[in-house]
Amino acid sequence: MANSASGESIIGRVVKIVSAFDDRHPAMSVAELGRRTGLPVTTTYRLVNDLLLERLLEREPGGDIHIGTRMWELASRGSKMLGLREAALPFMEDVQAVVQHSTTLGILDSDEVLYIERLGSDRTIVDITKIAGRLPVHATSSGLVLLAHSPAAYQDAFLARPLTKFTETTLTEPAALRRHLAEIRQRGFAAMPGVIVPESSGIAVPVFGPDNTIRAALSVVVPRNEENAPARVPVLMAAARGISRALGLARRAEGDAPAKPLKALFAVHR
Amino acid sequence: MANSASGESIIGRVVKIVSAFDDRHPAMSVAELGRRTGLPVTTTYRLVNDLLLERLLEREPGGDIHIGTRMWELASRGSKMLGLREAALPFMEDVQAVVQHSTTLGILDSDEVLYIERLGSDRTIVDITKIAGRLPVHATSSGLVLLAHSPAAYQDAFLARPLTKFTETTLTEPAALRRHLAEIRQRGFAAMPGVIVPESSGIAVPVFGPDNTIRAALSVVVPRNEENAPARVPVLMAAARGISRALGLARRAEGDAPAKPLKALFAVHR
DNA sequence: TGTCGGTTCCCGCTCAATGGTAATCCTCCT
DNA sequence: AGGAGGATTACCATTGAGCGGGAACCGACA
Repeated sequence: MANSASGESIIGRVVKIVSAFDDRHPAMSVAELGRRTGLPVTTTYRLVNDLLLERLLEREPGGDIHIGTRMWELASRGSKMLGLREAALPFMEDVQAVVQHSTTLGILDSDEVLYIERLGSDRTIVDITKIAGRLPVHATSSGLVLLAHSPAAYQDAFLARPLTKFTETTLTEPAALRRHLAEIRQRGFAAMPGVIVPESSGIAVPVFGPDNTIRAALSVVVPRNEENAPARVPVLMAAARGISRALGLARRAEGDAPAKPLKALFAVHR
Repeated sequence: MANSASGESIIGRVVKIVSAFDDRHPAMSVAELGRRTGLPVTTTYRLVNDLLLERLLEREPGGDIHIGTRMWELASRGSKMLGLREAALPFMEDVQAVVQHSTTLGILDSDEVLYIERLGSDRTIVDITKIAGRLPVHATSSGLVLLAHSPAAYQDAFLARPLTKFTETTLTEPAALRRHLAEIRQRGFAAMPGVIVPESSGIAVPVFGPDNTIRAALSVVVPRNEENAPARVPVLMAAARGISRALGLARRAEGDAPAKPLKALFAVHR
């Protein structure tokens, strides 16, 4: 579906263009955009112009292009992300205030962890999570929690793929991972000695929705050598329950089906 | 630029489709989407399919369509919105904790106020602001603050247009508005008795960037009958200065030009 | 003055996008 | 069961929007 020589559709090319921007490259010239996307020069200019007209991109005084306000607005307005984020934010603040290290909220998307909110702190050591950033599932505490509570079919499919070993401690063999996931379900949390950045380690707990399926993972990043890391867990769990409750209330307020009681929330399922 | 009978480009139609979703309609069938956008049925199905392939839209179990996670991710990743929001959030939390009513952060976009962050509260009375929501400039305290510190040329253009009168107290005549804007610049804040919702009223202060141009408006919504509304102003101003400083630091950290001192920050300019 | 990179303009080719019609698949309702 | 009404998929002839190479233009820098 495309007029293009390369066989891409317009939409695909637009995605390419928008994808060229990230926190490291928030603005660039059209020519550079063309280079980064690999699109023909003329085509890049034409598409960028169309996107400028719709205000999905914006041109700044210098001539450089950056993602437009409209794009953010459209993406946010109808997104379910906002609901989850808004429900979670107050609880995340509480956690952040107590733990004093950065607190993140992540979801499972395209076999990766996508962080949708993050509260940093000055004390935060090394923490590579960014809002709208991605990290591998099997190498993060958030990812393991999300995976542990996902449907069996999904887990099987995930574990069937080869996994990259980031450090010595990264689990990559299906059997070992399965055992670890079971442990996570039993304990109710995942603790990961910094897999990507060795100095820090993460602790994550699951956040369930009104239908008792997993929605997100709430996690904190603490220094690795900290001895009382498990002491953080109760705070996280309490916060996670709070978020679940808030999600239920939000749904009920919309005149939706009444939320089920949260009794069996932390029960092991699968 | 369009193959379509109506003369729209694909991109324009995609925007139409995405725009059909809002917090009141977060998901719908493709047929309904076609009706809401006014696009031909077949075309709607084809475009939606393309968008599903790119994961800009997602299909939920029931078959309904909603905005995809990818859309939010792409829009957020390269957006300057995140920087502003992240710099502002801690200060907004402080304000929210003290004032006990909902705190919002808005920017000027397409001659309207676009709210990019909002911290609500249970005590919050009536507050129609929503994240990614829009309100008219001349009828909100945020809008007036933003307008008051905008370039003269922009103000002139804005005031040249006819303005809708929402209630008795809405200022719509250019002369009166100009006087009001001057007052806002002098006082350093804008106070608006609820123009759209009569029971509440808003107080807003400007947030400046490192280059001393206005970036956003920080505001709170308080009950209208509250006598000590102006007492909220100092808290807001302090927070706004904090945000400005955070913005400057963020830029400097990127190895950018060093930020100017914030001395003349609240000076009247124009 | 000349070079170089970014940007705009021009233009003929062509196939992707279009959108009507019709068939199919649902889910309710009778 | 039957069938009415809506949503979704399948089919297909038509055509102009999208394509992209090339050249001209512009502005910065040496």
